[in-house]
Amino acid sequence: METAHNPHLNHLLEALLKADYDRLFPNLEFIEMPLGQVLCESGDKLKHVYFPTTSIVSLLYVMENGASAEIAVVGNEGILGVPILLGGDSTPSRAVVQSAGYGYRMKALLLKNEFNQAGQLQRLLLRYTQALITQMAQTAVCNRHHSVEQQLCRWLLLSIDRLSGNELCMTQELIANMLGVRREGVTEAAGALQQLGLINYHRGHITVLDRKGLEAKSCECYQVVKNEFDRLLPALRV
Amino acid sequence: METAHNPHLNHLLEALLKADYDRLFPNLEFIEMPLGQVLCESGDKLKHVYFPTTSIVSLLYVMENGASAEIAVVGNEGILGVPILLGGDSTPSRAVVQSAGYGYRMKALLLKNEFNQAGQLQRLLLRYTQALITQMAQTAVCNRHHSVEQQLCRWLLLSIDRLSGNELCMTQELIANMLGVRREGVTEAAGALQQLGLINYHRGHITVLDRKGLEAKSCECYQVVKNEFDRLLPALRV
DNA sequence: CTCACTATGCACGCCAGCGTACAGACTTTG
DNA sequence: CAAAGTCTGTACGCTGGCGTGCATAGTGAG
Repeated sequence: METAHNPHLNHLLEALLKADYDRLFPNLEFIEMPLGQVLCESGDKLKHVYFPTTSIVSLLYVMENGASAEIAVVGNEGILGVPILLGGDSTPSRAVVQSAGYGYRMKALLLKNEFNQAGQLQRLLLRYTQALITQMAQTAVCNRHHSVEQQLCRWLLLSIDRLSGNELCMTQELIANMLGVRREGVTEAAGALQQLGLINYHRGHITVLDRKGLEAKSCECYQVVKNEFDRLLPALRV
Repeated sequence: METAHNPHLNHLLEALLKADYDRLFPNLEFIEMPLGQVLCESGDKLKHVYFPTTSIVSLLYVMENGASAEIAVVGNEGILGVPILLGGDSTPSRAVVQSAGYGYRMKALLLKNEFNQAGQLQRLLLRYTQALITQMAQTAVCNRHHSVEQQLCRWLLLSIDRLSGNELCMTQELIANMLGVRREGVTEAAGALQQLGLINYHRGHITVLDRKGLEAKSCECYQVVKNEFDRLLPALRV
């Protein structure tokens, strides 16, 4: 999908008008985002918004009994902090760095002010919001109807789309938390995919060998989400 | 929750500034919304937005194989047509009248123009959008982790919150489609709830007898969604 | 009153995914 | 190089929900 992996590239920022980008740029802080970092706890007021570049952030719900489920994922195509824009400031979900890397952050209030100018920046971010909604809705459907193996395929595809290479650093335990299933379920599904030569798995390093094959094994949910992102945000296509 | 059941009441409209409301009012068309009416097919461009008053509208995803799942529900607390505001115009979901009643509709473009004025109306609708997002996210989690019986409780509570009385007209078959489960699963769960004296079920007429009891049987998802609606849209509290 | 229809109830076998327990393989640390 | 820790693989019984097929009971039309 992408070509060279520019560690400073966030597609949403790139899609801004030059004037907007230039005004925002001095307020952007380039930061490291280590694996497992919690950017936002459930119910917390966000102080910053984040534009991942080489990192991936998961939005997850953690339930009273400790069970969890990922509801959406944000990478270099998006922004973390939509609730700021919508006016609620917080959400009941937690934001965790799922794949270590870098990104920009800026003060939430600054972006909120820009957003309230109701210009191209607002329109862009609202379209991104709709894409995010699609992802959540599709996750709901997928959770209801599809097997662990199908969901794993969807998840792998969504993840590598947001990275440059075809490799992910991620233990099966972590993936299980994201999908809200048992670790053993992931082991089994990943084993099957490896058997088929679609992926290579070794102690926290997954390499996707056959992207097309994965897409074929995946449920329709991946394509639906991808198509909506492409439709809503054509500017982001590389 | 509500007192008298005013068939012309939509809380979101009521929460508008008087000036905004007066400007919108002449463009509102009061319409009947019969059970099963499809207000919007997956991928269609919405021509109108809808403000239900006594009706309830389901947002559902229908999959390639025909299986379906509800991702959110809109009643007199909300609006159908968020994608118009966000700029995507359509979504991959279908909108179906789940409980017959009445509502207002207006030309989508008119509301879009009002929205783009970036005033109180926009802020209100964006907060509603966030509440809707919360509902979708919670549905995703609920689909993953909770039993049919728990989900039925959540669904019943969300539905009667959007109506005046404690009665719903809804066959088990329809509920099963909403929840994305087998009809027999609903039969079983509803039977159990009836056994406990929480509801009364008779050929498409459900009466909630013990609201507190239902809340106790329900998963946490109902309260999370309700709390977020109350937090984000305090103006809507009756 | 009868017939067709619709809504609900019930029973059976089946399977995906869960909970649990444990073993082996690889990695890091001292 | 040994020990401790981490990650992955395997096994087993259990259960919730599925698919299927069919029986009963209300309901409405003629």
